[in-house]
Amino acid sequence: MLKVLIADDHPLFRLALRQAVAGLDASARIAEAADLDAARAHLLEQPDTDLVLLDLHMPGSQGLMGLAALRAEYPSIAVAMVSAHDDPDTIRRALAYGAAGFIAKRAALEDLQTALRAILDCRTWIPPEHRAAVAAGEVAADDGTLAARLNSLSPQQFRVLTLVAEGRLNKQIADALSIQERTVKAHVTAIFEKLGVRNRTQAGVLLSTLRIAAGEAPPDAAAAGEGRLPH
Amino acid sequence: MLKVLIADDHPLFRLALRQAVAGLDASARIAEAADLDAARAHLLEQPDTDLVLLDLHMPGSQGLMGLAALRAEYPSIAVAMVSAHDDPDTIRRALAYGAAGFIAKRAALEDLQTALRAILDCRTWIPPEHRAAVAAGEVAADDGTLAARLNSLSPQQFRVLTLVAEGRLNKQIADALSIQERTVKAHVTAIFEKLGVRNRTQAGVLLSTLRIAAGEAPPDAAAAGEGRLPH
DNA sequence: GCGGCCATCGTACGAAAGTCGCAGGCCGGC
DNA sequence: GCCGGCCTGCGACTTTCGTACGATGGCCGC
Repeated sequence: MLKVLIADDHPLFRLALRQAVAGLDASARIAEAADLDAARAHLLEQPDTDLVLLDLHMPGSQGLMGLAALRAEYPSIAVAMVSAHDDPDTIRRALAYGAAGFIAKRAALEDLQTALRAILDCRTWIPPEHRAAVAAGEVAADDGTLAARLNSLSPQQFRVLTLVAEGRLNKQIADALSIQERTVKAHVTAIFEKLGVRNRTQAGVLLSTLRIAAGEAPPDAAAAGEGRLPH
Repeated sequence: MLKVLIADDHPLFRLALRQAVAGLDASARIAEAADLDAARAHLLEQPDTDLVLLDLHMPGSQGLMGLAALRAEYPSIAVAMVSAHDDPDTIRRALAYGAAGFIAKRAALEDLQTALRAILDCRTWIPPEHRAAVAAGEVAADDGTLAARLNSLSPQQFRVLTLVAEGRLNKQIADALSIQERTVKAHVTAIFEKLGVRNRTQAGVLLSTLRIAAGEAPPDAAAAGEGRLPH
């Protein structure tokens, strides 16, 4: 039986996605999560979920952060990105980090279902209007290697890395994960090795490249004149 | 006499900007720099430069990094951003970090000159087609406070911060700036205070938010089919 | 089964990081 | 002109990091 998790902080859009999935497979079991923690909690209980539809911007997961986190923790679960911010570069990066597809939020219901069908059929999906552009540019070299390196981290190592990037002390990380500080150090050293960095600051900065500058202001409101502030 | 520095890694576009400036003021003294270090070196010798035209993406300065660096080091010099990647959010952030204006690379020569005229007249310039959108959204709250905090750093502190964010050791920073390690530590502590963080990792991650995911793949090449890799 | 990777812990040590107080110089306000 | 504030620069001390030598058990694919 198809099990899908919809992770999006926008209730209305969750509804839309739910309809799309239900329309494809009425027997599908569909769960929802409004933030990354909720999504992870759900996957903990339902590790046999088939597909996660993950918004690019939601609490606890700016940009590709959530994608990388889920891929690290549940390598076997397919994750498709869903976003309004769909430039070729972002799509390319998402795929490099193991996304099963990229669904544009502006898509119509039937397009959405086409995309879902493709992804459930194990074909990576890209919005048709972006295929050319995505294929044109390669993944930036350093971003590709970064993706490979992050994917080489074990789940636990990735958790440690996220906490390191938050600026936590080894001791605090140990408490958070209920392990000894000594073990945290071992993980940290292993992470440095895999990421090719020399200290935790570089590791944190490296991970932070997964964030993507948020997009889009609502297209409304009146015009603004030129300012007159002296420089 | 008008003194302008054009900082862009694309020679052709430097030429175009040079023409635009020269067309406005034939007596202007125009310098060029292909990367941020060259730009800073030039400003060191010509601190009375009136305006810097800074590309959003160039070696040594991804995103708003260079803007913040120049603003920190030469608060009195106007810096206008020049970029192809001109979404409202980016423009808003650039202004929050003290940009004197935002010039779209796709603009025609006369539009470019209009923009330059406005900026030299101490009016902040925004591409007309984006004024509404820029005014519509506010700067994200945390981004605004980050801008304020970064602006409160002294030039030397900002230099230290950039080196910290590169993962350098205090000793290395001391050598690079020709000061004592102890002094570096004092700066680092002051930086923590101003940024509201507790250690260098958080500081580095914070600074890294100035980077902006690069944009644009060249609009060419053939279409790409759907992949067929299993998840 | 065996090599491989993963996760977990022990001990110890050198090297960083981060905190304490202190002082000269420059600038703007009172 | 004097004062306060900020930037800059400096010694000694505590905590944390990072790495060195380890070791054990579990899981998985060849």
